[in-house]
Amino acid sequence: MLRSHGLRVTPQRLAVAALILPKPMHVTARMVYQTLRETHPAISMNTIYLTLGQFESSGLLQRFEINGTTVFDSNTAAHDHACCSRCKAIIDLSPQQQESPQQPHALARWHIDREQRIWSGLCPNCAKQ
Amino acid sequence: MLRSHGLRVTPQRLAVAALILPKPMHVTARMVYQTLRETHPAISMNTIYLTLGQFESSGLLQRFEINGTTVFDSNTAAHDHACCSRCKAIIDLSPQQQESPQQPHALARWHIDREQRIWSGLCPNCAKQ
DNA sequence: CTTTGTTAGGAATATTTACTATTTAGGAAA
DNA sequence: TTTCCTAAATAGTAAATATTCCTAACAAAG
Repeated sequence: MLRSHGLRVTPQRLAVAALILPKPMHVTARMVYQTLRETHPAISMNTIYLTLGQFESSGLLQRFEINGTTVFDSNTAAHDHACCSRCKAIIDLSPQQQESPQQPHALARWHIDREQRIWSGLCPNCAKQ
Repeated sequence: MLRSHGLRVTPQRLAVAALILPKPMHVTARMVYQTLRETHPAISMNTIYLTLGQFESSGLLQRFEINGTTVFDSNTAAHDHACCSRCKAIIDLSPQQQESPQQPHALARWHIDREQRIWSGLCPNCAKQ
């Protein structure tokens, strides 16, 4: 899969891919770094950032910003997110039925390639307290 | 207005308010800092961050993140944003007609207090090139 | 005048990018 | 297959940027 996207196959890339690509999940660069440190003690943040950036460019990951950091999402299908303002949990939301048919008029002459939506509030757990 | 929101009236706060509240606009903490430095040479980033944060808590500003930084928006009405991925221009989008009536089912037990949408792509100018 | 909130400034923290010498993947040649 | 070559990738360090923390001095408002 890496080769089909024009990326050389290295142990570091395989480790990153094995960690986050198999199932939909949300990770930050730091989370990837700290996890891979256990199996790859010498891996560097630089490599993590480069790898995640390349994966995004290749369409293997989606990226968005929330709570001051960049989050990478291995669910590359079009979908929205909800984030708890207290516990910071992030969940995927399947696209609505009549999703994004109407692009606003003001964007007629834009070349839009992405629409992202984030719902913020308290998750059920945090709302109880 | 500051007093009605429980904030003491200081020259710094007046300067920030006079700069960004009169008309809808998007600013970063750094932009405010650099502009106010001309008239208030001793003002500090700390004060800018505190003031913008208080204005947001008071409902005088809205906040969102894009391109790695926090942007404060003096248009506090519900609306979406579009951002050019090349020149980084940000524009406001008036809410759609049949806007946000349907909150996703998965959020039934959440207490949602905000929904934000960001469209990304090339603005007309940048698309030409 | 007094109290309490605010400010400036510097330090601390965190995220992300830049730079560079070393190493390595992968294809070409033997 | 094995060897060699080159461009790309990596680790490590430093730097740029954004944001928060801390504290002493200060000022708003009663």
